[in-house]
Amino acid sequence: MEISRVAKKSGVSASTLRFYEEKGLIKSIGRQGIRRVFSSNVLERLELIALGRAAGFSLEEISGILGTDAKPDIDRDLLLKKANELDETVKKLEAMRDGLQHAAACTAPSHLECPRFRRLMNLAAAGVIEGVAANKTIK
Amino acid sequence: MEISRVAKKSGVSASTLRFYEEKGLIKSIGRQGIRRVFSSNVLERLELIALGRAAGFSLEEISGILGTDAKPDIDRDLLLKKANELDETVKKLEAMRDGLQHAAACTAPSHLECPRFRRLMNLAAAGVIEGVAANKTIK
DNA sequence: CTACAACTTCAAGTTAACTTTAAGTCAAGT
DNA sequence: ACTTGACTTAAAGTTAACTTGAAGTTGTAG
Repeated sequence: MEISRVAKKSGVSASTLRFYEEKGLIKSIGRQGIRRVFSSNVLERLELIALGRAAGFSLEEISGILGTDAKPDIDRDLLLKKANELDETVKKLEAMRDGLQHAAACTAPSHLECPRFRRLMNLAAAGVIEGVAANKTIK
Repeated sequence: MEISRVAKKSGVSASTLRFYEEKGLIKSIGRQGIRRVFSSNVLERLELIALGRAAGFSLEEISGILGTDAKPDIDRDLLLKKANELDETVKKLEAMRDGLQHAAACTAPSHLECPRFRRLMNLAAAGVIEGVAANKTIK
């Protein structure tokens, strides 16, 4: 596949594809003249990358998880660690979601004054500030 | 409270506090001479901001949600929209988490070749690429 | 075979969210 | 009175993740 075809199929722009290749996140299978040629399984790889991005991982973390080459042995401990991080994040997001939903329905004059909202937020916020930093640190 | 006290209590650096104030995310209650003075409820506000950041919101979005001033009427539709976005994100993260957990346990030679992993990832990835862009777009 | 759209590289520009630096202000302890 | 250390502003620097621009190359339709 040519780069434009990959771009269309994946929704990832050609410039981003070149950027990802430069970063080692994807690989072209070769060249036809000067032009890159991709195999179709780059699409799957791109989905995984998008998934990782959506999950809040940096490109560097993603390359750590997926492996930069066709590296078959992935660090299982790292994966579990990442899974646990995700689980933590999910809990926070759920609390946040509940908080937002309540805030939308609540008739208290200010959300910051609504006890239910505050309880939800406090639950969610417990350790969040450190958590944000911590999640970034566990590389 | 002086800025250093807020910084210590919140874990947010003084420079970030000034930056947040500049952006209208927090407010100092006044000045003593040239120095900012904060009321203790800025801490709560900072927790909410941290929570929002952890949930993947931009500072701009957060100020949209929390209100830049002591704006008591928040856009309820926006909150629900954000709650729904969060719910979508949660689903993706859960899928990712399950995928990672399986990958850690799976003995297939390559995760990309493991049918269970691929099924999980495909499930999770459905619409993710557009989703990432879409979530950014809904400002 | 020539025009041209689609590629290429490399460098520079962009945005978000901060941090760092430089230069100055001020309250307090010695 | 003077030094010190925590503050101040304004501007510039940083990093991630891209995008854009300039200048050159090439496969292919006419």
